[in-house]
Amino acid sequence: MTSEHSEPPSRAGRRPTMVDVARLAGVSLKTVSRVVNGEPHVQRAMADRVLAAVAELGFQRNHMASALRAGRASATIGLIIEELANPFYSTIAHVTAEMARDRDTLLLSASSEEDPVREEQLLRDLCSRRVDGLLVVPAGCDHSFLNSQVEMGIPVVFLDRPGTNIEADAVLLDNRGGARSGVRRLVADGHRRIGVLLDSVDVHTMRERLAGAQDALADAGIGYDGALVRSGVRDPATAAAAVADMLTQPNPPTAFLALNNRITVGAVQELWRRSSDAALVGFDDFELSHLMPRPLTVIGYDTRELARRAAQLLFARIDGDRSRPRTVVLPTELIERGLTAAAATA
Amino acid sequence: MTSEHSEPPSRAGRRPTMVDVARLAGVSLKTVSRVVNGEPHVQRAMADRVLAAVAELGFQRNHMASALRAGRASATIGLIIEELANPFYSTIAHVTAEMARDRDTLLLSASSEEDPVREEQLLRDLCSRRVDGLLVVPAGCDHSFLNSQVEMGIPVVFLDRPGTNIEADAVLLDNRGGARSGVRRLVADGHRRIGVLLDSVDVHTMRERLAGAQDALADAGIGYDGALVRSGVRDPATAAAAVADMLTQPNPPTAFLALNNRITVGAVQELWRRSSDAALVGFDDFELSHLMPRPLTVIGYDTRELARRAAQLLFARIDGDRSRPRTVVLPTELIERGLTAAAATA
DNA sequence: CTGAAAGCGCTAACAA
DNA sequence: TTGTTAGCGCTTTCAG
Repeated sequence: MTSEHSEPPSRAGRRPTMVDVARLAGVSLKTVSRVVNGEPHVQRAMADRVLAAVAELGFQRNHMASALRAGRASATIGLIIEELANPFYSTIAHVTAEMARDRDTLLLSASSEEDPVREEQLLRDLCSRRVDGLLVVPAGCDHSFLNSQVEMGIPVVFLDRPGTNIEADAVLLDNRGGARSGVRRLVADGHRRIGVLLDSVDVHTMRERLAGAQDALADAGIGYDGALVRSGVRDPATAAAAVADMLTQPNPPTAFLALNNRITVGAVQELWRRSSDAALVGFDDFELSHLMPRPLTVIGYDTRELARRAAQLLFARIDGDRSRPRTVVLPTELIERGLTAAAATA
Repeated sequence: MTSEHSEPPSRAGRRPTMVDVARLAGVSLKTVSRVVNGEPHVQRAMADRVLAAVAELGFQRNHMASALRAGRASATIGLIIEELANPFYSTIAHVTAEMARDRDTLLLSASSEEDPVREEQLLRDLCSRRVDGLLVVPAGCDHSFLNSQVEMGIPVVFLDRPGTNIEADAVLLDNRGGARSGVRRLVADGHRRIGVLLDSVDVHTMRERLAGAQDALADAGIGYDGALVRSGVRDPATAAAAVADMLTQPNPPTAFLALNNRITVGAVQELWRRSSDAALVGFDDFELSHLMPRPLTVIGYDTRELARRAAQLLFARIDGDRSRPRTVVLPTELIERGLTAAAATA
């Protein structure tokens, strides 16, 4: 009754190989290879016998052996991102996986968790698996170890942040310009005390965005106030806490700039909870941003395009493009959804 | 000046092999293998020479060749989901990738796009790459072709929906019970005309959820009205259109049940746009649901636990567990955030 | 402790 | 058109 005892007398776990198929079909190994790979110049009768044997044995070509012998790569590309569960990264993963599939290539993805050591381990692992190419949102501060890999045929394209100590393609966003236009908007609405919330200044995008914010403040002749900048904001909860804390200080900010989408979410929550009328501009748009309890002005960009361009560059390299590394910078856009103006009376 | 001309006289693209390392270090191939694999019983002096040669050549073991010869699998697990960009699936991908990493295993993920043909292609591709195991959110209606793979050592665990024509582990949600409790709540609030929006009845989860909704209606003695059920709702835009359409019919629903998170988003948007006071219960919680313009009652569950349990089952199988296939059903929970009651005067 | 030889499953040359 | 042979890069005997 149970499946343990009713199995057919199968070839006890051992996978059939082309040799097994050849033996059963009464042909040579090479003929099997030809049929399995769809090469022409095989007689119908033979091909049919081979196909029958393949079906009977449940044969499936060993991709590893095939790639090894043919000296081909693995029909796989590696993707290193910060965290797959984050919508920004999962969009990137999805777009690149789709583009890879058009080339019968699969996506091996791994999260660095923003840890340089782990990133390097993963990258080395991917190289030892002989991926065709690497797409990396870098967390580390030194990618020189990838130089030899690039030389030996594994191209690398960086995404969202440039690589360090390596000349490689990169597709980036205009982070600085985006943050600048966001702050410019707040300033135009009369804000002079703008709280800035960011993850870590170790992250390239955060540095750029912070610099952009400072550009706009400088443009407006507003002096820098360290009390208005909070770094180390890793998640919505921390962001909420930071907002709460800043609002309860003397001379609190009248507006906030959240430098990524996780931070934005936390800030929205806290402002809403306190019924605060402080203005908020967030970096990164997200699907439901227009449904937030307070309409949200965001600095948006096209994540799919970011991934698309990076994948295009990578595939061009895989196909032999040896031109000089390019850096592509994609524009950002201020998406105004009202309510940046507020009681700017401080 | 450009990097094209200043490169060191590298070994022109050819990757160094263990033979190259052995030659340079003046030892045998086997000694290199021993050192590279950290086997004991190698003299310090020799090991050091090997390591030096490895570093000088930038040698990195070819994982494919190693796995092939050793008869091991690829230290890879395959994950088939519907669409990686969907938060539900990207959470699953993330959790499984993390658990895999604890075993030095990488995740090969691909989206079936809900297409059975494509699903089978991807599954076959993954098998031919000799993944250690397969995690599948099935879209297809026949997985019998996987039976031989399971027999030959590639275990399969189904996630969210059971496989068909195959006896394999599955980790599911209590979809029927969840939908039932959602509708029961609406009925308790006085609703008798409840619009139900679902993707396709070809999808197992949708059938179950619809059945649960009908259970609750039957429990309440409310007759079935086909006009109140809309299937083929694939995305938020379609959901919005369906809501709009149903609300403009004579005798419109006073409440809606959205059978997945994409549909919920579309419904929220449309109800909000029209300032409708129709009640809404959504299947699947999502991060920002509590910040929606109308507090949202949802049928929630623990996606991470779903993935965790599935991965645990898979790894147990990979490690040799030959016990009978299990089906685990995880509970759902009605998360009430008010406002299900509305003008139930129809 | 070290090395020579065989061979994992497959494909690229060649020969028949 | 088909088959034979060699060998991809590595690990596994098993002999020194």
